[in-house]
Amino acid sequence: MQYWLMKSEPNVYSIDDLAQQNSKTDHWDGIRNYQARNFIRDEMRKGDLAFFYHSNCPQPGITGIVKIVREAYPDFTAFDAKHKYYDPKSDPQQPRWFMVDVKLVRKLKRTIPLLELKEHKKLQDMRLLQRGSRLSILPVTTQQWDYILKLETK
DNA sequence: GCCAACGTTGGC
DNA sequence: GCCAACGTTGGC
Repeated sequence: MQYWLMKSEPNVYSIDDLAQQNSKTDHWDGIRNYQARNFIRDEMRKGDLAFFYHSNCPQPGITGIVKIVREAYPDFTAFDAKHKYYDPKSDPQQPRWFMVDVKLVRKLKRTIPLLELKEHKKLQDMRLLQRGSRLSILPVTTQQWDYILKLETK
């Protein structure tokens, strides 16, 4: 069992978009970075939990919790020439990109802002807070996970 | 909109 | 395999 953080731009796909899906479940498409792909393909397992993070928006931060309900399978948006995530180099016979399915567990009672996370010394080693960290899929340690959840009701 | 920090591409 | 040029991410 591993914890993760998954970034999404709310103007593209927000936590409320996920909440409106059937069974609050959807596929997580559009990962086009090898490190992030390797995480979801090789390490993410069914039952893992992840923070849903809003990026590139007025208040970046952690907004909810999702559960991995289907392990990695080929990202079909890469095969669709009309799709914005189309990648001609990904072949259905040998897919380059993968996706998982996530289910919304719950929204947090409040969004925990990036700015607030930065204030906590206990969190200074988080991958998210490292300088220049642009990965859209990041591992979170158990200690960090528990610590952040305690901030929710502070 | 700016721009720093990355990642990727492709010529050589 | 190097590395300059280019594209992207994402906070601010």
